[in-house]
Amino acid sequence: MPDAMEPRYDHTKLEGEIYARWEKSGFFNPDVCVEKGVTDKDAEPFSLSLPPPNVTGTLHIGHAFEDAIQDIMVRYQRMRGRRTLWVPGTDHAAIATQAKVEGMLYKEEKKTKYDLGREEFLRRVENFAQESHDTIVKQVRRMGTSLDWSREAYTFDEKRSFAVRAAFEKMYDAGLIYRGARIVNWDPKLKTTVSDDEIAWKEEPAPFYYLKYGPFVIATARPETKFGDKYVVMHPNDKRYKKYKHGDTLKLEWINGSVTATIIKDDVIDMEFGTGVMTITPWHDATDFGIAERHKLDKEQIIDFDGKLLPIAGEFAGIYITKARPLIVEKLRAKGLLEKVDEKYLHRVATNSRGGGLIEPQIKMQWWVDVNKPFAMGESSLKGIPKGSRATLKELMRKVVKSGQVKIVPERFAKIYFHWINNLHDWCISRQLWYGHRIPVWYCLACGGKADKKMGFAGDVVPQVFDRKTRTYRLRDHGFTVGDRVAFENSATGELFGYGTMTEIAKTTVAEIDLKDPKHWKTYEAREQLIAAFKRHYPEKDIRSDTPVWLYTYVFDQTIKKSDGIRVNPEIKSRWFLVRHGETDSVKNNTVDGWQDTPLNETGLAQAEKHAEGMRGKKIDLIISSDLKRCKETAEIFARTTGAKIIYDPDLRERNWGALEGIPKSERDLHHQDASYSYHGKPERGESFADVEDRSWNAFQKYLKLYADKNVVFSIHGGPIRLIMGKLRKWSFEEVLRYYPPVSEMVALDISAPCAQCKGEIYEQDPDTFDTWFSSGTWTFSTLGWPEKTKDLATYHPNSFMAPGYEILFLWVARMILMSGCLLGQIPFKIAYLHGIVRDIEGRKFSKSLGNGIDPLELANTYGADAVRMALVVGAAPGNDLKFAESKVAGYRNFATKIWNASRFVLMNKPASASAKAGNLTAKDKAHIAHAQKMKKAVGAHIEKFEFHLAAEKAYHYFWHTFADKIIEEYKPLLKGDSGVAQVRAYRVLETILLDSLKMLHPFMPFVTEAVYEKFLPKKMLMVEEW
RNA sequence: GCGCCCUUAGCUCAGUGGUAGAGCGUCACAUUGACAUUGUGAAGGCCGCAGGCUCGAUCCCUGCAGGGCGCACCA
Repeated sequence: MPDAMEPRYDHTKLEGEIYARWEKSGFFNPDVCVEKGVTDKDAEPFSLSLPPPNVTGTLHIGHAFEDAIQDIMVRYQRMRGRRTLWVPGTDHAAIATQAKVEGMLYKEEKKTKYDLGREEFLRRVENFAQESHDTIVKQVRRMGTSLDWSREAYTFDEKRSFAVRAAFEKMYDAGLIYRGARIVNWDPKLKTTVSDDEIAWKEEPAPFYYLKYGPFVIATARPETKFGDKYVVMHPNDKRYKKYKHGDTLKLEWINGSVTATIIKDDVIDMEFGTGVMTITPWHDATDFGIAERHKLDKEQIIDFDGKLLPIAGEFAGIYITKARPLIVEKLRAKGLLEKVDEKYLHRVATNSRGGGLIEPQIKMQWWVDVNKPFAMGESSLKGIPKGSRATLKELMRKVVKSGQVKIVPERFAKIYFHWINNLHDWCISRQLWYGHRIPVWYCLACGGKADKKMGFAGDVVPQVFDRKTRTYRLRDHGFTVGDRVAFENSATGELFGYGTMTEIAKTTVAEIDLKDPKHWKTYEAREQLIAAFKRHYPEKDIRSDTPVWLYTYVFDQTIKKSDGIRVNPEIKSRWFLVRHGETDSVKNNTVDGWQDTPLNETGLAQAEKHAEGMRGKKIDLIISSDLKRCKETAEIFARTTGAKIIYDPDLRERNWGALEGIPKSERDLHHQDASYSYHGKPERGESFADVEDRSWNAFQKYLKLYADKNVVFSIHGGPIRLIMGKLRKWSFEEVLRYYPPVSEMVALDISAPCAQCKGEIYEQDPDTFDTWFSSGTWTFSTLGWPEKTKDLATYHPNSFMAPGYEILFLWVARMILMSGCLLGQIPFKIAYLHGIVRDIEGRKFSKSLGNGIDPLELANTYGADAVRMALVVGAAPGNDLKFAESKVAGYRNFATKIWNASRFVLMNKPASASAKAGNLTAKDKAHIAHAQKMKKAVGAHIEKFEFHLAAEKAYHYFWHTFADKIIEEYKPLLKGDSGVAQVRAYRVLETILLDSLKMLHPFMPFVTEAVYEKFLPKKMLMVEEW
């Protein structure tokens, strides 16, 4: 007797067993298929990469949908005999993951990431990601996906990280990546930049203020940005303002006093809008930035990176903009500058779609991918862009789709894609996040890759030599001449800001210098300095208050030369860490502690342990420590973890404060200022800063000569650290005093080959990380081993098929095309099948906040994964959203039962003897069988045309309403009849059709079909049967 | 502003230059059946509106209305 079938199909039991059997068979791996002879070794390859789910997420209905589509294609192609590879993996999703862990950290421990420090925070993220990974991978399996798990990848694993670094280097060398200060989307909440495509726009009703700006009326929804506005812009053809000429200046009363405004004519202005006149805020608005760039106007920061107003806002400085706005409006009203308010205005507000805050445009030094710069194509199989030709990334992205080499399904998305390319700007790829691929750029610590001449500006970039806070200094000793290459940095933070070439332009007057200075600045002095500078350059001219002043300006130069002390992927000889000892009671009580031999207290011991934890895996060879007790104890703790030897060196001791040891710091600072704040000042019986710098720097240099190839940890004091850092960075003594070595972090120094510019050997890596889409852009080929020339890469790239959701067409699909195109000269995939969004029955997206979530796993447990897959596929046309209801799943659960029962009926009638005579098939028998084969073919044709919904429906109908309802009924009398031969014949016909039907249903409902198939052919596996 | 799409049965949606389709729902009847998850049948549609091309339009074209979405340099 054949195996009997249970009266009911029990998916809960069978689906798990069957998946385990598939995995054990190894047939998910095309190499095994070839090895075991189920696939021809020369068979045409068919490949795809799973859009990697976020490692910290859980499987939602959208994944289930996406995975079902791909699995249908994969199973079909595998059964068709192709060497089919579907690569699984997960995504580290930098910003989303970091935000999630930050959220948990705050909720559970009331801590921020800064409390933990970068290292410790990243360890937490990694742990969380690892746990989470196991969950989601299990969930992906649950849906029946036939992924080759032996090739599983992670966007943040070693191989993928290597690929990302290689990608950056290659694009940098090709001139496609540059560093430059440009306007960015800044998220003050997550404290990072965000790319244009990650912005979500919201429309909000907001009051629209009409303000009197001298003779003009300007309209704005954001009065808080207007403090620095000194350019008033109008259309050149606007007759109303004909009497104002470009470059004219006029004095007028503004928020915090009198200002001089300059007339600018630009045709970006819409004469119809508002009053046809506007003032500009180039630092905080992309349009205004564009105008300022075109006309070489000043740019000034009004809002800081926390979202608070800067000193330029006068009495409003330090206030968050949302709070300041009504106050500012009140002041404007009081001064009579508020003309009217339009309450019904709809304002478009940018928000960070990754759960961040309100976007505030800022100018910031970032890394960019230039989409408009032609580059030389290397090896290329791209149509229309042969090897050696030149193209821009925009052209590349456009051409491969236009030529049909990459086909976007459904086609209408190609139009959207082109439209997007037309409006595309350079892609900002750096993020100020901790979790993610670190940008593989190292800066020489001494010269920072900066140009020879350095320029500091208190308020970030103010393109003139003339700086608001330190202008006198600037004008006295700048020593620049036109054409000099200079670096600009924020003198408060030391942040490198931009590179440029000095030029000169005339656009202000001596008088203006007075007028625009708030009282507390040394206006008179500044003016005198300016005049002096002017005289130096134009000795023959008279100076009057209305004399135009030629100020130095620079033009941004957005590329950086490698020789400028910037290294991409350098070979790091060794890593050195400067660690400050932990807390002592003196530190805690704020008393002076120099050579006193105080031990660590409990907190201090814990801090040392935490650092030691961070040293695991860093292969520390040597510990060099001050011989004072607090450092000694710290070093010993490090030694326990790392096993490294300790060298004690009294030259690395803290400053000897002599007579001042043990007194409160406040007293020291107040009564011994010379010792506290001057370089050479010396307390009685103690040392000066100069003395300490001398001995500790010499010691450091000595060790650098001895141990440049070893990984070294310095367990030392705050004093030597800041002095050594000061020497390394060539700081002034004032800068040294401003720097406090962090207790929560180790200062990491990387030793590499000497800098071409200044011979320094010590580098530090860019602290920023990549936009997560920069790494996901490499997904189709980094998963196959690129940049190595692997067999997988040669065989399976480009991918045959890719099935992401249309919502990531720009974020991901376009970026894969870009990166694959410029790095490999290949398309990433032949087909981009874009699926829609699964929505609830009211058409809303599923979301946690709405509480309308449907858990696909719960559904799979209730109805079976097969039913869930069918419910998702049927009725989902390419690119269309799918409204989804549980009742649909129930319907397909019924279908699974139908398959089981119909098969069970056929099996019940199986002849006892395999050799039982069936007689000849009748014409009708043959017609039924032929029809079934025709249907199978039709189903296959639909799949090949990406009409999965039609394919599924066709297979469904055939089985239920033709095979079960008609054919089985037709043959029932024969089966029940007296003729043994006819019985056998009837069985043979039904079995033939059934097995074919199972094949055509298998891609859609793999579990139940596999379960049934083996009842008939116990030695076979339907998954690899021939279609 | 530029662009893409949708409007078909009560609901959710397919679809085609020639009599209009599915699932769910509704109604009637049948059912100790391989099927408690079944079967047979029925009702239900000026295929958004108005023009045009065509022998023929739900489908192609134009316009309009309503809805959705993408992009943008909407002060």
